Amino acid sequence: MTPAERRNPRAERTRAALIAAGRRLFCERPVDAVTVDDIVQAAEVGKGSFYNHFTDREGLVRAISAEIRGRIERAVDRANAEVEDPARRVARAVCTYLRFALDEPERAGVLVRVHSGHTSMSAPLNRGLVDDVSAGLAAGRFVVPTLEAAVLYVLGVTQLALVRVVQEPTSSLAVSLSQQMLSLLLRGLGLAGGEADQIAAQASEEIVRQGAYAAAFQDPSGAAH
Amino acid sequence: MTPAERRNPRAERTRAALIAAGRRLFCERPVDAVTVDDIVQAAEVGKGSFYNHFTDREGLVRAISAEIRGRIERAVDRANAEVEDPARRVARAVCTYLRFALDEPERAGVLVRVHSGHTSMSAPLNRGLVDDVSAGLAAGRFVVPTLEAAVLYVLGVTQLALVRVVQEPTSSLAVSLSQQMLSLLLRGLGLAGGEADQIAAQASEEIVRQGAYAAAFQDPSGAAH
DNA sequence: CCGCTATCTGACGATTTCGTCAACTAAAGC
DNA sequence: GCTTTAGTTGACGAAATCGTCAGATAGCGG
Repeated sequence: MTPAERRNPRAERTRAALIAAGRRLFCERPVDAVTVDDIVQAAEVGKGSFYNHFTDREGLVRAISAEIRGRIERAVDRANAEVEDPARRVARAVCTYLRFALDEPERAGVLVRVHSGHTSMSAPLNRGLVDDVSAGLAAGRFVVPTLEAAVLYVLGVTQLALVRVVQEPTSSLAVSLSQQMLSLLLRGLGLAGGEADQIAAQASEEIVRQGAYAAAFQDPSGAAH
Repeated sequence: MTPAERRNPRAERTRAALIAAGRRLFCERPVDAVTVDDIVQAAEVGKGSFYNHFTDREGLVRAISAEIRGRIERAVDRANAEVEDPARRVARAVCTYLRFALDEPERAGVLVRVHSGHTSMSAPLNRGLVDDVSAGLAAGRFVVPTLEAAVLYVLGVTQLALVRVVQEPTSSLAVSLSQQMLSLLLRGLGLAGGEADQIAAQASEEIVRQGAYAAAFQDPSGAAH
């Protein structure tokens, strides 16, 4: 039984309202600029209720952050479920991130703000990335100096692309950015220019077909909506 | 006459103490977690003095941030003063950043923390980078889809490398990181693998010779020390 | 040595934010 | 309908932080 079911439905509604309000506020200004009073007012619940569900504001931030990271992780897993080629997996992971910024700008905004962005943004992408880059190395598709450098390299490019899309969340920007930055990225990993361009174009075209990645964000496994 | 000279020396000492204390504190924890009382206590000056020099805490942050960005800009300019080749200029700019993290970990730490890192970190590197990438395109050395994508790409890689070195500021890490990530980066920009490796190795070897870049941070032009 | 100006000082009132608690309410079981 | 348990509420005291101001001080010009 999931956490959602083992709670009193009333408590669950309150908790969800607090999380939704927190997400809205943390997206529009820095975490430290949001007070507990702001949150309970936006959620339309009493202040005491806040402390029933979270020990303090950090607790809420952690809960929101964990939910977001879980969603991205699942989305990347699903987008890559049947893809074997490491280069295509990396490309799809990057595109999933950018699609995420379009489909869920509020969550992406929180991700960019929380904890200087860096660690919390890296974590979910980093998870599968190490495996994919290792596989690419083993398969001889990637020619990179070290695993750590290659992973940092992909993370760096992806993070800045995400930040850019969060700042200006238009579909055309995400498509062109993902295509162009992916192409640079894949060439850096050792793919020939032609192949890099081709994979980048393929992956980023899928971004424009909302259905392809939107499905990956749908969430049958009982996380908050 | 510079700002330093047109002030009463006593006032200048106070101001410098406040800036130094702020830098120390902003480096070790988030800006919002540092109070004005913390700062004046660390600087060993009265609280009223703080408000003689800055309108509020943000004013101090702005002053510190501007000083840091100025230092990096000048350092990059100096490191690239006699270098013409766009690929080598980009490589040296990246290396200057990493050397900066080693030579001035406190300032680099502030840079990473202030304003989610992104904009304030990008600005100084971004300045010359647009020109260098444009030049590289014009000279046929770079093969990139668009200028914006290429600049974001370089910024993304550099930022994450800087963050990594700030987290663990050892010379060997910076050298290996800069060499490896630079190699990936240059290949992404269209250079052949052999040439990318060669330029990366050259630029990053200069990092280990402290003198080469340390000189670039020395500051004859009268900014705060 | 005197006075004048620029600067420094730290105690203070105002304001904000926090986390608690005793009273209140809703829903489930008997 | 009564009891019990879980959950909610908002007023409240404690604590932190802010920015100010009247008085103290330093150092310079004369």
